[in-house]
Amino acid sequence: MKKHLLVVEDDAHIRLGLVDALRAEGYEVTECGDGSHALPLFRQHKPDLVILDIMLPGKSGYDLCREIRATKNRTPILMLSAKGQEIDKVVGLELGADDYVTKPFSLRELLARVRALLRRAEPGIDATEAPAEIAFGKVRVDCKALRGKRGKETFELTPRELRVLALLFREKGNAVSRESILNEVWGIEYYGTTRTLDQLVVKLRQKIEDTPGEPRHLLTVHSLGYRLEDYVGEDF
Amino acid sequence: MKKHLLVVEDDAHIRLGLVDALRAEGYEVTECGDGSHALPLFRQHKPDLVILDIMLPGKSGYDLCREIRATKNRTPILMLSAKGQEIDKVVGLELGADDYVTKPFSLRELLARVRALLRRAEPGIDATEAPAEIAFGKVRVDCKALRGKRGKETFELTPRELRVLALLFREKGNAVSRESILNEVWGIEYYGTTRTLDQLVVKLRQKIEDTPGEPRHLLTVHSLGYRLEDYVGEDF
DNA sequence: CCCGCGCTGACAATTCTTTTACAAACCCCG
DNA sequence: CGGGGTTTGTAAAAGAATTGTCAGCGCGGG
Repeated sequence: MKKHLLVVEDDAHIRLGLVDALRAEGYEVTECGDGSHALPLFRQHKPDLVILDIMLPGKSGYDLCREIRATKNRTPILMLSAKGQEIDKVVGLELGADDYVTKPFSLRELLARVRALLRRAEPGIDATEAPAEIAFGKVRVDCKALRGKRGKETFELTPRELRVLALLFREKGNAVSRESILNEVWGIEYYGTTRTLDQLVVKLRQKIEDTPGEPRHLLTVHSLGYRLEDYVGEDF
Repeated sequence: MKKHLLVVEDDAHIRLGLVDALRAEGYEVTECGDGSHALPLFRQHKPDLVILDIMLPGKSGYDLCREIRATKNRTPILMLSAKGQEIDKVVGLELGADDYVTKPFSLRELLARVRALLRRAEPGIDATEAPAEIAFGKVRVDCKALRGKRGKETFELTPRELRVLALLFREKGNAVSRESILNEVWGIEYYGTTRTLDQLVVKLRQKIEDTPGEPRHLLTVHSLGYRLEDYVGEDF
């Protein structure tokens, strides 16, 4: 299902660039250049995410954000602020925005944040915290203690290993791209090598697989990423 | 496939350093020292990424960036700006650059950002053209996992195979010309042998057909291309 | 100061893609 | 119906790209 976004930004150039980029990403976008029209549009379209500039004619982004939240609405809000503007208050509880980006920012970063917010808003999932326990095959992991068991063998996980494992576990059965993993576990602005992830996967396999060299759970999907399989009974 | 970059920077020292470093990383690099020559070069080479300085003789990086984007082109653009220059507008969306680095910058950082942009620009599958599931006959393919089943047999698909299959599935029942497939899956200007596609079709048939030598779903339309048939029960 | 974690570079192993080569199938035309 | 030129099927090999693995380095916490 295509996600629907509402972009509220008065500068026509910026708005257009933003809208174009988002549409190119496959989102459906409604745009708005005036603060006073934003709320009706919001109610009408019920977007999955709102991008709000702070400086707006008509009504400020601050106010809009507050008003949206006043209705107990949990739609993710991403604020755009110019350098030096007060963003401290924006994100916190006071206003209820979920994330912000200060200008200047890179498209890459903004798109990544949009993706992250949408994913976090996905029902049933809270990206911020892992489940209490991860279990598959004969592996059990206690996420709080950072330790697990494979049959009788116990092992420990580092925080990073756990996050990767939790992510794959959440997407159990689906291939997860390297890019997604890097974005979610390492952060949006990660510029390191992709070998880092392989390395971590090696470590994970040594812990959760009976035969690390021939994995049965943490499988690689060539040219894409990895996939966690609960149980592989029917092998080719 | 080697990535092709276009570097537009007037300072010969910086440009040379950049170009050398990028080539050492295995990229194919076209360089340009004058803003007015950049656009023709861009059109000619169709690089995978552009590195643009802002201050340029001939035509500014601002303008170049805008002009590239004006053609709806989504090629990643990395801007170089001297300290204190107005990057606000640059990266911000007004221009549509994807990322920026302010001079002086470390080579290491720049290379990392280039990697990141390229990584991001090459998605495994295009979400817009791939449905969640492809199903016909006794074949079902999970596009997210790049896996499928034919009856009880499971098989895996490579990204490219999936894209071809998705395309044919979209046009189910219609013949799709080789040229269309090559254009859509490989990219608009692909100059290789035509056999590449046949080869891929062979692989696909081995996976989705009960008797690959006598296909019932992925049929060839002589002198035209291929056609995907949902079910072929009534022969003649 | 030592140690574990995380990161990176180097190189090997694996998998995917393209090319090559030739056989088979097909179409047009007489 | 039977060439003769094309187009397609297939296997094998070459060529690329991706991934696995190891060793070493730096950093931060005992």
